[in-house]
Parts: sequence; C-alpha cells; structure tokens
Amino acid sequence: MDYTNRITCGSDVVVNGVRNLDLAVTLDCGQCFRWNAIEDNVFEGVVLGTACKITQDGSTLRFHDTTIEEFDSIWHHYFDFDRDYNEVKKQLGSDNVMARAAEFSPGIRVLRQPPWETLCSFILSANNNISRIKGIVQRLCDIFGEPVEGSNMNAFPTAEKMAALTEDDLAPLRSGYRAAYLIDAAQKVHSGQLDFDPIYTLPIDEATTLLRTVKGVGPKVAACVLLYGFARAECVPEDVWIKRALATHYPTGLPPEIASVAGLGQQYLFHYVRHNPHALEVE
DNA sequence: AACCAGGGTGATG
DNA sequence: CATCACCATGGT
Repeated sequence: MDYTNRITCGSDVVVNGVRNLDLAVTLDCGQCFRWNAIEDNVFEGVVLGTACKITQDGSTLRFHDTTIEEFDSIWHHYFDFDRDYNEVKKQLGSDNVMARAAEFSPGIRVLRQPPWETLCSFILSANNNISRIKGIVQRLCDIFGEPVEGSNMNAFPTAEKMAALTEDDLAPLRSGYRAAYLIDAAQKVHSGQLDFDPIYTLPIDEATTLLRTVKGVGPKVAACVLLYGFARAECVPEDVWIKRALATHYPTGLPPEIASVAGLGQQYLFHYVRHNPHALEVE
C-alpha cells in the first residue's frame, strides 16, 4: 500500500505518508478527462457521483469536505492505493526504456475509473485530442448529468439516461460521428446486452471481444477501457505515440518480464514520449 | 490549406 | 490478413 494512514481533520480527510503519487501529473497524463485545476494545487473532480477537491503537499494529501467512509469506499480505490508502485517500478526497471520513463514521472499512478465513464470517454477519444475530449466530456456531464451536492460539477450521466437520447440530443456536445457510438454503448449497457461483471476476470481477448460489440470500440479503445476502467494492468493501449515508441524501442515487442504491468509502463512511456519527442528518434 | 489528434468502420484486394 | 478512404471537430 502506498500511504501510511488517513485521518479526519475537521471536515477533511488527510492522508499521510503517500508514496508514488504526483497528483498534478496523474490527473493530467491523458488517462482521465474530468479533473480541473481550479486553483494552484487544487484539483476538483467527480467520481461515482461524489465530488471532491484535493490538494497535495509532498507526501500529504488532503481530501476536502470528505468523510473517512467516502475516502475508504471511493478514493482509496480510485487512486489504486492498494498497489505498491515501488514493486511496479522494480519490475519495469528490468527494461532500460521503461526505467527511464518511470524516472521521468515517478508520481504517475494508473487510476481505477468507473467502467461506464471510461467506456464513453475513450469512445470519444478516437481520432481526437485530449483537450477536445475534455471539452466534450464536460458538456456531456453539464447537459445530461445529475447535479452533485456541494459542487458545481455534475455526475457522469448514467447509461440508462443516455440510452434514451438521440443523436440530435447529443449535437451540443460537438462530438461529431462519435455521438452515435455513445448511444449504442448506452443502449447495450442499459439493456444488459453488454455486462461489465465478467470483464474484470475474463481472459483479455474474450473481454476485448465483449467490449468490441459496441460500435466505435476497436482494439485501442478496448485496451484503454480494460486498463483504466477494469484495472487490467497487462493491457497496453497503442495510440499513435505508443506506436512510435514501440517502433523505435521495441521492434520485436515488449519484454515478457514486464508483461503483467505493461499497461502501467505504457502510462509512464506515453507521458514520457509526449514530453520528450526526441526519445522517438533512432539513436 | 494541409495536417494532426490516446482510431474505427466498411469496402476492397 | 492488409490496406485505404472516410468519418466530425477544432487547433496549429
């Protein structure tokens, strides 16, 4: 586990002894799209209908206006605190490129995001860019999500709600051709035609096949949903940046020694090459 | 103006 | 199985 204790402090929860977390980088490395830096070092977001403002001071995290119960039931899990990232880095460290990427941003953690929100978010990510994805997701929540008490943000709209919408309803999102994909996803999830439960444990290829029954979900989006929404740490989404990195540094594929955490390594690598494009050139 | 963005679909070899 | 035009939108 990557913190030592959490205590109530007024109306806040304070987490001490936090390791392997840089909040700013973790919330802005392209894995999630619903966190806003409302002030310097103050991040606001909503997960599973619960809002929070979080600040970080070194190894101390403060969850504002949060109860211990909320921290234990939502935020501990969301930030993947059960995982010891020292062990992750030790395993990735057997590979020089992965070691370099993890050292560049040692505070990245791979979040455990809600499956439905993750599915929608990465359907919207197809042939799109991160800042625009954020805007579309925000408009989706602003227009169709339920208000969250004590926050200006809304919950992510449910599949039930979205299953009743039309493409015209989604026009204000300006999501282009992806609107139809969102509605298809909502209808399949709400009807039970796509059941999330088995996806946590099925073999990756079978879980991928299930997710790909949704329109607009191909190999890359499915891998993102498995990694970020179902904590399948072995899944490696291959977007344009990772494809370049693989071509440059892993022409014969990733080393099998890191396979079980390759998706986590992918997150370090994604952030690394985006901020160091020279790392994509042959030496 | 052409190209790119955390790609996918459908048609065609 | 591989390739390719096309897809809506906004930024550079």
